[in-house]
Amino acid sequence: MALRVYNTLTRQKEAFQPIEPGKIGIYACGITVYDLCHIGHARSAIVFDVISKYLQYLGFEVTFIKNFTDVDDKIIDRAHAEGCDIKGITEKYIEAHNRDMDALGVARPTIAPRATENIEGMIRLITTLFEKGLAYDADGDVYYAVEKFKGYGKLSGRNLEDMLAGARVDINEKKRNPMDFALWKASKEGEPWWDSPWGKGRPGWHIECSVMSQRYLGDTFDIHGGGEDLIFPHHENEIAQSEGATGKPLARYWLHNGFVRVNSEKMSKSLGNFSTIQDMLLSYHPEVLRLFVLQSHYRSPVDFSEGSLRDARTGMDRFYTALKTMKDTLASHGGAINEGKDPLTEEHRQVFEKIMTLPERFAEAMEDDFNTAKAIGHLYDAVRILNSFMAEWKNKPASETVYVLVRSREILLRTGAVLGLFLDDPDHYFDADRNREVRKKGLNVEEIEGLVEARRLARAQKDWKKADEIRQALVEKRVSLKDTSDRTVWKIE
RNA sequence: GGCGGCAUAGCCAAGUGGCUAAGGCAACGGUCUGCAAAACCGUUAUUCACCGGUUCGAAUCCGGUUGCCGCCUCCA
Repeated sequence: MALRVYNTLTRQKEAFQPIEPGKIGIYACGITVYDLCHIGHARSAIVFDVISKYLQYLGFEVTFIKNFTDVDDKIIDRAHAEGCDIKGITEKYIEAHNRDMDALGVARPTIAPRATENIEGMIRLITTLFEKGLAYDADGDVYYAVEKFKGYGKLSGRNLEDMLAGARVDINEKKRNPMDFALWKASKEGEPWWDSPWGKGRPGWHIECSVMSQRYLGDTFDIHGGGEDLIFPHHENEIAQSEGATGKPLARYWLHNGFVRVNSEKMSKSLGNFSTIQDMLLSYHPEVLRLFVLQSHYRSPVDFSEGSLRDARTGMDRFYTALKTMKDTLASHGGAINEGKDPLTEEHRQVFEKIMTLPERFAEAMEDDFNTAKAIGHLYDAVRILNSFMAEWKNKPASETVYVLVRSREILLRTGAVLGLFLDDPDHYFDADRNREVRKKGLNVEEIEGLVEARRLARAQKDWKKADEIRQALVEKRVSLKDTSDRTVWKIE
């Protein structure tokens, strides 16, 4: 294994070495729970899910921590707007988030801690920062004195002078340096608060991650991840807090995923150009979303559009068509597996050997900074080889054929599973896809099936003209037909 | 203004010094099919935004130009 990862801290790919052999700790910044998750959140979640799954596939025991920020200005605003307390908001959106992630096939983290469950730890950490001379109290607000931390700016690649030059920070007379950031905020009227040595208040945004990562993963852990917008200020500030307190590096490798864009602009709440995961799942199979995300490298920006999702759907259909053909071929030949006792024919052996190289090529792509796009290219290669093989052999049952298909399918499914793909049953995949499309386009299933049956009768009587007219009528409803030896299946384009 | 990233075929997208520039979508031709669809076979970038440089050799390294994007404020 020669895993190499791009480390934002050093701006280059590095050989990956876990701190403790066989074990890996990952901390990924979660979301602030005040609204539904959109495709951008989905990308980040899918990327780190795949990283975690791949590391487990390599045999590592992975501890994956992803937090919920459940106290913050936006949550408070939302609670005021809806006339409830913050828990009324956070519970609702944590639940929605979990539903979305489950639907996307994103594994639940080992632990999903919440900021509000870690207030004591934050107070302890802030106290330590006071002791180190890195924090100061200003009328109940507590700030971090960035000038006192010599490494400030090392992650984002800038220094304090650069930051001040273009600073767009609020003028705040309480701060000694405009770049100082809040560790603790005095609560205003109507805001949630906790008691602290500095009065009633609530935590600043960054302190929670320093506390929770240390609590569950220790002073120094392997991988810290998040969207690239978190590099500054959030992750920079986490480093200042954690390393300022412990004197040890916070994380060995910093991984950041690129954004989802819409018309070349960042997808975000503030621009209002977002699509929620919930909405997308009404129109597409979750694995289509995963394929869409994983077809680009995780650090590149990816442009979201209806067209690019349709393309991903077509690609996913290609995979499931192959899996369906394999399933049907095996079902029709049930049982007779040649367990390698009889020698394979030359053609069988050649196909089998090509498929056997898939895990190796897959690993080669993945260990180069998780190159899922390349890995998917290898999956398509395997599918083409298998389709070709089946086209040649499916009507000539042979125990070697069954053997090759059974083993090949295992390999395909095992590698696909690392990406969270091919987990559905092919028949279920196509049924669900058809149901989604029918609902979306408001089509009438009985009417379609009636036409399909009418065409079947016409074909049985070799009335090709009538059969083609019916098919043309269906095509106008975007229904496409596929005649197999015993029946006709239809799908929506 | 400061810092950083990107530019590869009609579209999406791998590739970061050296075999014929992955793969997907789309298109076209062929096989199969009553005809289609799916599948398979074949075709589609002598060229990697542009200009210059380094090198025996560059899409890949260096300098410049143009265009796009991100961060510097909450943000995955």
